[in-house]
Amino acid sequence: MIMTITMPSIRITTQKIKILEYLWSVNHHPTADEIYSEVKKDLPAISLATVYRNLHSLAEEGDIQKIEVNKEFRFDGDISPHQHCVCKKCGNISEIFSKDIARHSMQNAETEDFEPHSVKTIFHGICRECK
Amino acid sequence: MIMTITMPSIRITTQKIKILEYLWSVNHHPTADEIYSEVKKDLPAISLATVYRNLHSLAEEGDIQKIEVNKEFRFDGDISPHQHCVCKKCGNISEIFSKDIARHSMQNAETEDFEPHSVKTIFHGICRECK
DNA sequence: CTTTGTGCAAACGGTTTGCAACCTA
DNA sequence: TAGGTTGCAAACCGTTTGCACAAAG
Repeated sequence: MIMTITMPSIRITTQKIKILEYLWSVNHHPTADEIYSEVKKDLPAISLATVYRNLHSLAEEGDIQKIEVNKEFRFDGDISPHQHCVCKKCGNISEIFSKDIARHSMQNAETEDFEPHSVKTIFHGICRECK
Repeated sequence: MIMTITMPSIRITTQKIKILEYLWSVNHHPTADEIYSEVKKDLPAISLATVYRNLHSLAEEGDIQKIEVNKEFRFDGDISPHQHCVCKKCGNISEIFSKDIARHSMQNAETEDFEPHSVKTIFHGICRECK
């Protein structure tokens, strides 16, 4: 008896490529809806559901980062470890690229009760423009 | 001409008190819905909307903490600075009380582009029971 | 040719809101 | 008694899902 193990292969589609390219081209943290309307300019037939499905799988694969702010997901094409700064006034999200913060937090989080795999550090405050 | 400045006064209601007491009595991080059904045992007529409104104002006043995990808010009666650990498997939330993590993060976050007021540090990993 | 991904539209689920009645201060 | 608060039900809105068709490998 021959047993074949088939692994669920992931396909590369035009939609997924366009979404990724858009996220790479941009220097802020768009919502799914914003990604949808931008990619729609190139791919008029694309649906919101497809955008969501791709964003989900891309995040699962670790190709993009998913940030949750105010009941809404935002997406980041930059997967290097960094922290986010949310402005209380305008809602804008900027970044801090500190290896120290992540490392220090992780080191101090290790206990016998919990095994940390990753940290998310989000600062709330006021951005330069709103100050 | 006499000008009177009326400040919007906040009232203390039975509902608000019960919600606060429940949050203080509990050592986990309930959802609005869980708070609702618990408080409902004492106050059968209370509505979910009231729970949400009170949780919102309590969080605004700084009397409780609001944590956002998986598109859902969770509430914490403990307002001392601490970090949260979310288990990837069971979804349970535990805590770490490290003054160091918050302090170190804040110190490293200060730039000319952003003025941090608070940090939220969330670890994702595996809890003791799921290990 | 098989199997994963897509578009559409309807469903979902946590949260918010409008409004009249109610209750604090 | 004034105006903040409540209960109810309906609206909201970002996200997910079922299904038949399209397209990638």
